[in-house]
Amino acid sequence: MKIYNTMTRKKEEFVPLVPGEVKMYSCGPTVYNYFHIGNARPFIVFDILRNYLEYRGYKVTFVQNFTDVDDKIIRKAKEEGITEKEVADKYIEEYFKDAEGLGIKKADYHPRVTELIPDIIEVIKKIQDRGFAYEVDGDVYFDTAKYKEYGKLSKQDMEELEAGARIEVGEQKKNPMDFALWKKQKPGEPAWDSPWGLGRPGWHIECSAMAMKYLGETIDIHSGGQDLIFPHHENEIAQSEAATGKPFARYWMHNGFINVNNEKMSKSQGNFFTVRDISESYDLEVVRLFMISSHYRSPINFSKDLLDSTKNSLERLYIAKNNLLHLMGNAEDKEENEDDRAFRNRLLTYKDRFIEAMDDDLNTADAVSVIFDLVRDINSNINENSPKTIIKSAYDMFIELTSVLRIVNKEEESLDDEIERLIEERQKARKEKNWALADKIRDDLKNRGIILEDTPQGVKWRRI
RNA sequence: GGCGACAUAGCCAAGUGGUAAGGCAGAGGACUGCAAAUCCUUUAUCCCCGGUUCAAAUCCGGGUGUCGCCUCCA
Repeated sequence: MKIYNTMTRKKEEFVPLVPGEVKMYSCGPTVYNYFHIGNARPFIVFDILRNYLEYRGYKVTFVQNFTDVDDKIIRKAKEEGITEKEVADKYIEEYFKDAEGLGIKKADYHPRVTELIPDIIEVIKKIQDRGFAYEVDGDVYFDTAKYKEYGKLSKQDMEELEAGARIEVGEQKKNPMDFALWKKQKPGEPAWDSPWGLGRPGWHIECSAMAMKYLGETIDIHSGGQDLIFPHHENEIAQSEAATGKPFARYWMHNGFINVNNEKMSKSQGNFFTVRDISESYDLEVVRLFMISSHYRSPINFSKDLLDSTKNSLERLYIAKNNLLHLMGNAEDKEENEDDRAFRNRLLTYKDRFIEAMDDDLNTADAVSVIFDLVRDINSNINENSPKTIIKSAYDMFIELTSVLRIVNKEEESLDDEIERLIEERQKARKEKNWALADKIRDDLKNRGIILEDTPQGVKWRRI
């Protein structure tokens, strides 16, 4: 598999440190609110990466953190008159609800900053012992001047960065680019005891400490949004490599942004849609398919119209799946003929093409198009006369490929008795060529959200 | 100023040297009692100008336009 590595700005062949195993870390949310679909993009994309690597036989260990101490959480807690922990607990719970709707599996570890304070302190001590950090009156800063490779990920040199850097009031940095590893407690803020007195970790150090704790000193893949390249990931590299003297991450992956009217969607700009809001009008699976219909590094525009279009696409996939289930339920066992055998051979080519697309830096858009090609082939060549074995093979391939992307997952629901009765009544009317009654029942059901289709094997139904 | 991304049909979107995947929407046809679904047909001077090449959406140079990071941010 090839992965575009932000560090080298090239697609590189992916070779894990330990053959057959992948250690990956993805920056998770700061839990002070529902997350928006811009936040959702990396969650979905890297969930698919993880799933795909597992599909290809790797043993993957995946870590995604929750930032549960931070200025915004502290502010939110004050506003609502509750503790920081209560804010974090609530939005972690809500995160999992939305993530589940989006088809995102849980990571192997979801560490929280507040649970790893001792580990974080240990890492800071190591950095300090090795001479890459200094303390000023209860604050501990990373000394960027000591770390010669600072800027290697974002390709910035120190002078340029310093020109744009800002120093907050009250900070006592030696160098504008230095950043806090440990922040001295301010009145009313949560704090933990440390060798430097009461305080809390800086933002960047948590990811270094967590990756190290769960994955080791050198990890395979580190991922997040493009806006994290600088300063967050740059700082993570500096801290981690200062602490261990070893390379931190071998592959850096960054997803592009979601825009609204071509402007970046962000909480600070207020032009965002939360996943929770969207879930009231759309099945979140639509959002998942929307996200993976373009390459993860490209910017994408978001709008309700695009979601509607994606919704119709997804419908096509569901119809194909349910068709196959319907056919399988009624199919006969019989010999496969020459066309069937040709079809069976073709099935494997879709899998090959799918893998080829995914191997090319996770080209999910291309992978999805392979699934649509497969669907067309199925719709053209599989019907009520096909042998059960061939229908089953088509179905299995469809499920295999869609499962990697974790789309078209939902099971068909059952109908309530009254609707079953109406369908039977309509069938009776149709037999008697009472088209008026038959059409009336069909229209009524449509108004209730159920579409009927008459097929050679009886009536099929689906929800709108 | 530094670093970077993007520009392909009405809309979305793959494709990084051999002459344009896929989806949505639209039109026509087949099928159907009528539908629905499905299938078939149909819609692109690949932002502009040069250059390299037998051959460029794809490489190089120069434009134009849009956006992002450099400050909390996926």
